Amino acid sequence: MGVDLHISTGSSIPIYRQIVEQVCHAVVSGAMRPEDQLPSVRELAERLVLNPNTVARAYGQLVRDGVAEARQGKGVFITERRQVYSDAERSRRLDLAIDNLVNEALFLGIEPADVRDALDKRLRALKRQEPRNPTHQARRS
Amino acid sequence: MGVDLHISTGSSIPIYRQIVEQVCHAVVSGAMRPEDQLPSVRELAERLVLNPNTVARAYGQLVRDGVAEARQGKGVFITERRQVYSDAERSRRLDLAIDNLVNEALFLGIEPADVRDALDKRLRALKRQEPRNPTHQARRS
Amino acid sequence: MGVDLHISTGSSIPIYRQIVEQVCHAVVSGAMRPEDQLPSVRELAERLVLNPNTVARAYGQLVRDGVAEARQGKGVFITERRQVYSDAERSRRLDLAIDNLVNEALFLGIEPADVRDALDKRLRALKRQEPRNPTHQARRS
Amino acid sequence: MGVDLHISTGSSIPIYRQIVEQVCHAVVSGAMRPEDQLPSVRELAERLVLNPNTVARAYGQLVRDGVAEARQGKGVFITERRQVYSDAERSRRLDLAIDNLVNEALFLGIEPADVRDALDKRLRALKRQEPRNPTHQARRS
DNA sequence: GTGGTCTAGACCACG
DNA sequence: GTGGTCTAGACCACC
Repeated sequence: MGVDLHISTGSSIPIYRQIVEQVCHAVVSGAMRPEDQLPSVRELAERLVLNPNTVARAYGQLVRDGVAEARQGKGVFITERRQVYSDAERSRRLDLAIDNLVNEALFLGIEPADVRDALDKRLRALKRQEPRNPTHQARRS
Repeated sequence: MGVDLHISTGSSIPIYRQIVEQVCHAVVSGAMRPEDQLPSVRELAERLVLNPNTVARAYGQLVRDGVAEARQGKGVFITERRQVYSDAERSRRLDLAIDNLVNEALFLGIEPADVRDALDKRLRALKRQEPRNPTHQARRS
Repeated sequence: MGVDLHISTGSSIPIYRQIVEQVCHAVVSGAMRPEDQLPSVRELAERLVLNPNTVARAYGQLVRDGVAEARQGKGVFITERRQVYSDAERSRRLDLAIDNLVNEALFLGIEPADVRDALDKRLRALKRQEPRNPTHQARRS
Repeated sequence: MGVDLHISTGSSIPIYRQIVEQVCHAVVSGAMRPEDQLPSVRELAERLVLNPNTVARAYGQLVRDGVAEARQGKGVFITERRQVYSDAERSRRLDLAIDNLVNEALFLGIEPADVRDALDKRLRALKRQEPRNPTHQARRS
């Protein structure tokens, strides 16, 4: 059954992006590893009660982002992690993500210092929980 | 010169939200205060080279959010400050936004320290442009 | 009317890729320049007798590749050229393209030396025809 | 060891085409000659860990292309060498393939010299693995 | 008017 | 069985 993906219809985030983000997150956190197979387009579509096209779109995005690769007639598989984007592009995307955060904070009327503290706390939590790869070695099916 | 709004076309954030957020920010930071008048829809549209509909929609949202109120025939005015969201809600939404940022950074393979630096830089840029101390002044009428 | 895109149904290359490649080519050759607007999804779909979704897919790809950007309610525009992919990724993609060429040549029974000569000829033709940017300056609408 | 076919899963080229191309290549280079017998479908499928259907499809294509012929109950054999495509057709197809490569390189912003180098490197790799001089020998039966 | 998302269902290529 | 492409047509957000 791999990883339990779930989507929330009614969110403002498009369904296909929810799938992409959950898979990315699973990969980054080590819950999914290279060579792991994603559920087939049809199966996931059925499980999540979605149109197969929507799932296919998500998978296509993952392939373009270098997170997964499609093997004709076999399925879609997680790939070895690799840096697809240039430094400039990565920094551009980081800036976009930061803009989103800052805008949300401004909108909520949260003080800059509080935003920074919240981020620091989150990053520190990350470091503690994530020696990552080696510890997950046991999780091979 | 009043509020000094600026929008960036080409951002993923809709223009009308940019306006909403900047007004909210101005209110939170004290750059705009209760009873201050917002520029007229027509004037702001002209100044920012926008479709008046876009400005109108932003003002509508501000009114719905309780940040401003429309006075027929007079204009739109900032209302008494009040918390639109509960503290719990604000903190929840901030955490969500932070999760998004952190996930994107992890996906891009960017170091936590670099994320913090980028945010700090962005927040410092904010501070520099904001402290237009309570010497507020409605722009024209 | 911008650039005259045309597709050939019945080719083994998917229609959406044909569009992508033609726009890329137009950009690289200077026939389209930053800020130029692409035909609207609906218009191009009608002109090429395609489903709008197919055109949208092509445009989406261009946006993801950093060749164009979508402005809500305005249209899709060519962006300033920028390096989206990392060196490793670019070399990976070049290798894929070279594999395709070599495989076709093997299939056709063409000698390696002849492949190299044909490529050299093509590259030399490029250099001659393409001082590129400055000479196109006049072509602003 | 006969033909020494190898396939690379994960390539964008379908497996069955890889087989077709490698056999064509072997014929062109003299590694296989008229009357040589190809490995049986079952054997090759087993050796390459493929679905027998895939091998059968490749052999079918070779027969359709006139490169090989099936002899009922005996096996599949290389036929007398003959040009499947006219010179003009071959040159046209080569030019198309070269255009694809050059377009991709331009899009990626790769220097012509680097394209040539990459191709040279690839062709040299080919030559090294090919010259299994006319000491041909059908593998088993 | 613009693009973005989603559904429904068809057909093809590949294994 | 798998994924890939395309069509048709709906609904939404934004300008």
